[in-house]
Amino acid sequence: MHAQKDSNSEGRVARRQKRNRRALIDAGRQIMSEKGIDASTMLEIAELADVGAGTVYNYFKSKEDLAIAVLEELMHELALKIERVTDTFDDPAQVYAFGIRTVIDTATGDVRWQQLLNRSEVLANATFRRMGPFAIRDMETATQAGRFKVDDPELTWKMTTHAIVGVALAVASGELSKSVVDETVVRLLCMTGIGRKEAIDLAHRERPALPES
Amino acid sequence: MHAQKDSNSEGRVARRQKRNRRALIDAGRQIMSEKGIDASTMLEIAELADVGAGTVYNYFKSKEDLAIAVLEELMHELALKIERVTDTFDDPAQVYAFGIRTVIDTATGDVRWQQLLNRSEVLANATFRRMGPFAIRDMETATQAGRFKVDDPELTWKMTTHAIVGVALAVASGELSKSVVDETVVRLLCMTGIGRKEAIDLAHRERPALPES
DNA sequence: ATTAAAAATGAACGTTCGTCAAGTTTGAAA
DNA sequence: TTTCAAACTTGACGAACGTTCATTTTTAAT
Repeated sequence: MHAQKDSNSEGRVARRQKRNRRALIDAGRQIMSEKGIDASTMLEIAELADVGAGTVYNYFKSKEDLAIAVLEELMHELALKIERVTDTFDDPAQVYAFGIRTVIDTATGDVRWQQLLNRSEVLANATFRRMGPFAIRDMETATQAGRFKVDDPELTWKMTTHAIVGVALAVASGELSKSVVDETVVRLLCMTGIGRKEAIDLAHRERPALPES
Repeated sequence: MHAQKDSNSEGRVARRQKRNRRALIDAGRQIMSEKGIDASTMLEIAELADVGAGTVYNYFKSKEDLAIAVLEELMHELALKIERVTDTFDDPAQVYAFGIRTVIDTATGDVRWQQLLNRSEVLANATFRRMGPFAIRDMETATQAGRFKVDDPELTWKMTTHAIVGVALAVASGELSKSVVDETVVRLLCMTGIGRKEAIDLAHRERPALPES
C-alpha cells in the first residue's frame, strides 16, 4: 500500500512510456519528412528521441510500424484541422470537396510531405484509415441529401486516397504540373456520382483558409 | 575483314547481352512474383539467371531499376493481350472499360501479381507508362465520339492506375472483398465524365475472354 | 533495505546492396 | 595466326542498416 504522490495518477513508468512514445513519433516525423522514410535510420531516430537503439522496438515492432504511426498521426491532425473549418458548411458535398482538396494541396504544397510520398502505399493507407471516418461520413450525408450517389463509400474512399497520393507523387516529381489539382478534384468528385457540371461548380467554390499548423 | 557467319548479324557480345538481359528479367519476374520485390535478393536473381552477382549491375543500375523493368514488361504484355481482344470492338468507351476491367481482374486474380502489389507505386507507374499509350488513345477516341468527356487523359489515367492498384492491394490483403471489382470499374468510368447509368451499362456488358498467357 | 518484475541499453549479429580489382572474352588489325 | 585493347564478367568485399539479446538500470511494492 502506498499513498499516491501529488501529480501521479499513473506511475512513473506509464509517464515515461508516454514521453518515449511521443518523442519517438516526433523524431520519426521530423527525420522522415526531412529525408524520406527509407533514407531515415532507426539509430538516427532513436538518438533524436534520446533513447537507446533497442528501445524503439519496445514501442514499435518495426521501422514500417513506426512510419505508419507517424503518417497516421499526420493524417489525423489534418483531418481535425479540416473538420474545424468544414463544420460551418451547409452543403455536405462541399464538406467532402473541401476535404479532398485540402489533402491534395497539403501533399503537393508542403515540402515536408513530399519525402513521405515515396512509400505511397503507406501514406495512402494512413489517409484511408485516419481520414476515412470523416470522409465516409461526409459521403453518406451527401448521399442522403441527394447530392452524391455512393453506395460503397469505403471503396470510393479507398480509390480516392490512392488516386490522391498518385497525383501528389506525380506533381512532386515534376511529372505533372501543379495546375492539375483543380481537375483532379473534379474527377474525384465525379466518382461520387455527382454530375460533372456540379463537380466543376463544387471544385471552384471559394475556400476558407485552414487554421495555421 | 571477315565473312559473317550464317546466323550472326550481330557479334557474340550483343547476343550474350541480349541473353543476359532476358535471363535477368525472367529471373527477376519469377522470384519477385514468388516472394515479393523486397524479399527477393539480387544474388538469388543473379544465380537463377546464371550470371555473377556483379553482372546484374551492368544491366540495371539498382534493384529498383530491375523491378521497374520486370513490371513494365508484365504490363506491356498485358496491354498487348488486351489490344488483341479489343480491336474488334466498335464502341471506344467499351475498349477502355474492357482494359481497366482486365487490369483489375488480373491484379486481383493472379497469385503471382499479388506479391508485386507491395511496392504499389512501382506497379502503378509501370501500368501508367506501358498501358498509358493505349488507355490515353482510347480515352481520346471515346471523347471525340462524344462518349467520354476527358480533356486531360494523362491525369485521368494517372489517377486510374493508382486507384486500381489501391483496390487490388486492398482485395489481396482481404480488406475488401473481390466483389467490389464491378463497382470499382463503374467508379473509374464515372471519372471519364460518362454518365453514371452509362457507366453501369458499360461495366456490365459481356466480355470476351483474354487469350491465354 | 530487499526483491522481482519491467524497461532500457548499446554492442553485436546477420543480411543485403552495390563496388571494384582482377580475370576473361571478343573481334578486328597486324 | 598472333596480338591487343576494349568490353564484359566475376565473386569477394565494404559499408550500412534493421533487429536482437544479454546485461544493467529503474520501478514500486514488501
